[in-house]
Amino acid sequence: MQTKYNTVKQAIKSQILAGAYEPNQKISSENELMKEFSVSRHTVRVAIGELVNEGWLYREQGSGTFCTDRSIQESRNQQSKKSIAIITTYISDYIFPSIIRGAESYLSENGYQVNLYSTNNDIENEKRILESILSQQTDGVIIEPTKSAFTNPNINYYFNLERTNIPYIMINAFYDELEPICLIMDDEKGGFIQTEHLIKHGHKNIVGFFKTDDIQGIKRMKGYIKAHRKYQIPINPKNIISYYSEEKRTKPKDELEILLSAQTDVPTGLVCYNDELALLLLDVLRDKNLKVPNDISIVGYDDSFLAEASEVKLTTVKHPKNKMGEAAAELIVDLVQKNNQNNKDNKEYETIIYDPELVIRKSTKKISDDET
Amino acid sequence: MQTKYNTVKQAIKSQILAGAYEPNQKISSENELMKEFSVSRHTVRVAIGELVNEGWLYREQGSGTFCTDRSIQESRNQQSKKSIAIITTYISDYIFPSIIRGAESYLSENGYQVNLYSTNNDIENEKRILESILSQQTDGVIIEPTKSAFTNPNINYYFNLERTNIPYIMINAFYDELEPICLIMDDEKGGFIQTEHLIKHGHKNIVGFFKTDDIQGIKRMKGYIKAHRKYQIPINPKNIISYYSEEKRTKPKDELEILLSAQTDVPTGLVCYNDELALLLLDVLRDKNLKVPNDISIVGYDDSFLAEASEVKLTTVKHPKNKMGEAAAELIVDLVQKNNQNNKDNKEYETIIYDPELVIRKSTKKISDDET
DNA sequence: AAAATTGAATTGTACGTACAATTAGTTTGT
DNA sequence: ACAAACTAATTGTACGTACAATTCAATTTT
Repeated sequence: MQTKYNTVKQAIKSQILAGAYEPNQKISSENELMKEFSVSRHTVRVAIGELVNEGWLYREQGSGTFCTDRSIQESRNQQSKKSIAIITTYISDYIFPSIIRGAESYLSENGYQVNLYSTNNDIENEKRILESILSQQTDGVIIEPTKSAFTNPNINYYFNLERTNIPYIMINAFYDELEPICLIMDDEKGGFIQTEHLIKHGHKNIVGFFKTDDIQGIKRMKGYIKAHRKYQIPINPKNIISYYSEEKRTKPKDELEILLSAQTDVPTGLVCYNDELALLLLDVLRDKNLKVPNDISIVGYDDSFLAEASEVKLTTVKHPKNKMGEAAAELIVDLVQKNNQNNKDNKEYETIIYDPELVIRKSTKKISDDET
Repeated sequence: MQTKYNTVKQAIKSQILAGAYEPNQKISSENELMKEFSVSRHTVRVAIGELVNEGWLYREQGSGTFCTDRSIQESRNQQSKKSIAIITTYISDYIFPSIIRGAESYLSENGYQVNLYSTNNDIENEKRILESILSQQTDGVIIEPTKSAFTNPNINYYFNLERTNIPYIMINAFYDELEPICLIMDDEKGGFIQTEHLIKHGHKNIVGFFKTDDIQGIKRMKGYIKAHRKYQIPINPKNIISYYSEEKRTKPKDELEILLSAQTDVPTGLVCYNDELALLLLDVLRDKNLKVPNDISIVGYDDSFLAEASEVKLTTVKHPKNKMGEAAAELIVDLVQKNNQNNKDNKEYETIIYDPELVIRKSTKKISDDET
């Protein structure tokens, strides 16, 4: 107690305990304290250092030393490592691993831990996972919504996240009822450029395949329709095939076979919900002895490695994948830190919308070439 | 991280985590550390100061600085959820997502949380991750070894896991120096049946491509050689192509092109390290206008979805994937529970070896068919 | 042989200096 | 009026010195 730094320390602590400082109020600077107590800066720093360690103060380079807001202190334990939960629909589905990887690498480099959860596209699982996250100490959540096209019965859990001050962001899609910060791509435009590409190549009979339990599929379908409108090409309702996740391996293939067997109005172009589906449909075309792109053109979506795995390299739409994962990680870390420092700086975080980009490979061709 | 005191701090922390010190063992004195790191005493004191604050060390005036005995540490966490760490080389590489998925679904069903880490096949990252696992409360670890064909410099961290009573198991491969419980497939046999299949179809000039920085590749190569021995077919040394992860996109393709350009002894069969490589090689064959399987047969490995994505569905070797992930999860949960109950029942846990199985599709053909 | 003393090693307190990095507000320039 | 540049204040890192306090073992004294 008779050490100088201890004198300083106790004096400051007394002031805090006596309520001399509001939460987050700035205390005297090190220079002022030196004069006040007639000690060296070193001594002041040691005193403050201990108070910081004990959680009474926090320092901010450039601005000063501040009194901790101890009303929040209790809820968040500071010694354990920060952790971010990532919730996806399918861990193993082809583009999510890339997203997860992008996020994982950024988070682990920045000292965060990644907790991984998968809903398998089941709302019940989503509920279970959200409960688990709420009941532990998780610092932030990155979510890829399950069945985003439908009303979400777990919406209360999301509100509860907000109430408990756990920041969350959504990727790929979002629930309409919430207005979360999210990272998505402009799926409507994506569907548009897929279709436009074919139209500009002279195609008029274009079939679109869309998975409609996710909002992405619905938006891409909108884009498909918009493109037709813009170029004043009538849409044959039979040319829009929508399907659910559970049907993805059967319905689109079956429907395509029916369309190809028709005597008239055989389609010349296919717009696919994603590359995975495009590959499935390629099998059908091969069976029917139709050559791509000579007989029929096909456009994928996502620009996954699948697009380059097939014999005909797919024309497709680029998905940010890694970049999106990394950006999501960056954003959530930002939000978590803002949360912790009680920085009410009102820096507005906004939804990031990625612009789709067409990657032209070998699976599409001008229809006129065929006829000349 | 670039500050001097942080360098010193991390270096000391690494030593502790690597198990260089017994509990309560004295570490170097401040004077020694000054010389070791060529920094001032002040810097050493700051570094040690933080480690003391974080609970890694304690100081005793007059005698020295000592390593904390972390085994007493709160007698393991009681209230929080159990968590299992999964460390893979590449999160997004094509078969790991399946393994992770299998493990994740079992673990989350059983109330465990999954912490995901990726080494990106870099030993330094593995070290960082192991340090992170040791410095938090993790209950069990599932590891896919990085660069398993080489000696592992992080072996001390694994010993430290054992000392701290954190069970771990390895999948796909293992480090020779440790004798861990692991889940692997019989890769030698896998390479054998790949090759045998071609030999039985009359092939005599078979090229094998093996990634040799993982133990799997080396074993598969052994199998390839064994098959040749058994059927008394001489091996042309040029027909064994080994490559490292970094070269996977270039070397095998280049080597194949050279072999195909030869005037004599053009190979009729290709044994590939995995399906991914097989697809790359298919591109080369397509460029050379060689038809699969008529002109040349090709066998993949893993039976991933890639095997069915290409125009010629691949003959390949089945990898347990999901099943392996699930079994790993089951095993680690068992070990954790045994740990917790102090059940010294000596139930012996043993390495599980999966038998490879050939999946015959369309990429291989009897060589005699071609000549008749 | 036991006790007291000494001394070396080690951490603790305290002073000083210097410059870097960051922040926030002020001034300047367009 | 707005953006850019500057400036002062503040904390962060890093060097140095000096001496105090404590511990432990070796030495000396009793």
